Amino acid sequence: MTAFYLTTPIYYVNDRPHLGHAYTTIVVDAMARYRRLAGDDVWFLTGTDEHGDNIAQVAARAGVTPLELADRNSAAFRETWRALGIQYDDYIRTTEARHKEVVQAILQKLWDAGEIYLGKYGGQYCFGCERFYTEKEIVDGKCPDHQRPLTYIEEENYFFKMSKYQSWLIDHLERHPDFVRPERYRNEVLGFLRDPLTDLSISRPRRRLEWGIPLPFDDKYVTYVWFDALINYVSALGGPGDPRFEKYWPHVQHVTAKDIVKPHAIYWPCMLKAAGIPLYQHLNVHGYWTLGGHKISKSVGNLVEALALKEKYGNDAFRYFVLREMVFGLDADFSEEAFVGRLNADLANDLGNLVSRATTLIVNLGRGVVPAGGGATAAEEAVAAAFAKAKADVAAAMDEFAFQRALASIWEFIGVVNRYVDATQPWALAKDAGKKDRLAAALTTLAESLKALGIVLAPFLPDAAAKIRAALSLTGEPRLADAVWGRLEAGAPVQKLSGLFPRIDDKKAPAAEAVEATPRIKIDEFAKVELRVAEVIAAEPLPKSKKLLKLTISLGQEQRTVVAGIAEHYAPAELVGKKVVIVANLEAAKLMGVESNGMVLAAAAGGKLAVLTLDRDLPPGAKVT
RNA sequence: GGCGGUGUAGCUCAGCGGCAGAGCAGGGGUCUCAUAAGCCCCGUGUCGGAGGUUCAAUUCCUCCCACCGCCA
Repeated sequence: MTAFYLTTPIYYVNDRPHLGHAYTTIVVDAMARYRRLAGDDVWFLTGTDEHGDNIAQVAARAGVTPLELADRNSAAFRETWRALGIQYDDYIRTTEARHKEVVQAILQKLWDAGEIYLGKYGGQYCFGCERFYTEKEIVDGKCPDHQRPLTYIEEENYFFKMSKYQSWLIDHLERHPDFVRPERYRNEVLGFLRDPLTDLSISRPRRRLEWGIPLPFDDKYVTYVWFDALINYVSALGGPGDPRFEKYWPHVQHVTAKDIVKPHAIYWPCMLKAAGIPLYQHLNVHGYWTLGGHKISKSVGNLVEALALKEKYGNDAFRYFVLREMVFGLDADFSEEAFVGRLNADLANDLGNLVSRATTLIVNLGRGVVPAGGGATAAEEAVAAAFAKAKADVAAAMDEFAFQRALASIWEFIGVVNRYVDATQPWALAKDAGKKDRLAAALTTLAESLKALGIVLAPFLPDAAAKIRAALSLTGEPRLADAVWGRLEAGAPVQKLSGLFPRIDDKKAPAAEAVEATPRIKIDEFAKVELRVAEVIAAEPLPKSKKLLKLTISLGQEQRTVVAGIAEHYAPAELVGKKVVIVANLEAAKLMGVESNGMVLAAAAGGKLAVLTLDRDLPPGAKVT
């Protein structure tokens, strides 16, 4: 049994979860499940990064403490992972005491060892933003935010002596070609290292930034960004000396998107080396998702849209799509059209249909139980051999984080089994009393194949794989070691399993509607829409209408009647007292004889509907901008 | 501006010195166990352009064009 320690980056709580975060986390989840399936001892860590300027500023604007903001957004990530069925072992937050302790211990160790020094940092500073700007951010010598002249100031900060590790790091990358992979990112790192490496500024004075971990040797400063964030990988295991750390750290692999390669591939190894901690095994880097060709992995909306597809087509289909469609390391495009294409071609036609036809054959021709033996001929042996090959190919692909290749290998095997059914024609064998042995051999092969799929698919399609195993009366946790021929119990009941992945009729699925971006508009176009907070005073159904409710709303000074098409989703009583958002300057319209002066905003997806409300109280009439 | 990558069938991509490949989409056929699914058959594409090395180049070299990434 090998130990494995797999990490996602800790996500910055300034942001809400988006499709990029979801992909990273699904990748690690699939890998963790695969390793557990293979019998390895896995520790899967994710979490949130919660300190820094940005959080402090956003929290101040929102009128909450930084920790309140962090609590709220950290919970949003947790909730997303719950919805996606992510099985992590630990969830670390950089605001936790266990993290701060390890960060301070490492800082102290480096300070004592002379790896950190107090130096001067000078730059163009904006007193409005309370931050430095780099040359390329400066517009006409002024702060891009405040349009105010900048001041050159110098301040003292602590620096980590990173520069001294440059040649050591180049050497390490050359000795370990897959330290950073895929290769394109290793080349980028080596390219970066052709220029001199500078020392790393690791502190900010507390008079400018209070929201961080104080330096143990100078509490006038807090540590800045990477010395806080990267150390989570160590602190989550309790730090050097902790039994959990000693067990898992030697087998650590990080996974990240390409935007933070530099901190992970350069700062982090240098930090580890300086702290006397062994380096990680591999940094696995993936690309960005685009949406309809546009780079919007930073945008928040895309996960909402992507999750709508998960709701619509299922979690397994969602996992399959992202793992199969993206060549690990490269960018890929997310669209409902591509999603439905994969779902129909791979999941419905190939896998779902195979499961359906095979279970039906066993139930109808084999009296609903796993048959006993039957002599295997070359045809049966070829199927078993094809699986052995697929299993080995999956193992090789997973070693390299090549999820797309792992899945392609399994689908090659599915093709073999589909062809085996056609070639063997069990329904014809059943009509010939002299071919009972051949029929038994065929049905056994099908049962063995389904069992193999029910195991090897488990990391990628956890729900579907469980259904396949259940159809064969297989109980207990799946184990890769059991995915071999000859261990099925003859006589075990088999159930028909159809509709595992129903085909999507493309004509009914409006092409990419859910994810296609509408044309961008100018802010003044949006400004034409007057949105206001309204309190629902009264609500009653409109006679003879299934969908419409007549609402009396208050805008503070004025009351109005608004007709809303939400009767199928809300009972009148549950709306009264709610603060909703309406379009206040909509032309009046008569609906079922009632004049409506405004429109209640609601979001709809996958047949569900939710009225927009406020997550904090404001008086009716408040303008929405 | 420097470094690097990519450009191959309608789409996504593999191949990387010896007669151009896969999946999807599309067309035709066929079976009936199955989810109008499966299976079989069907691809002459200036392998971005030009030049060079070679008996032979999509594959190596040079230049050019386009797109992308990293760095500045």
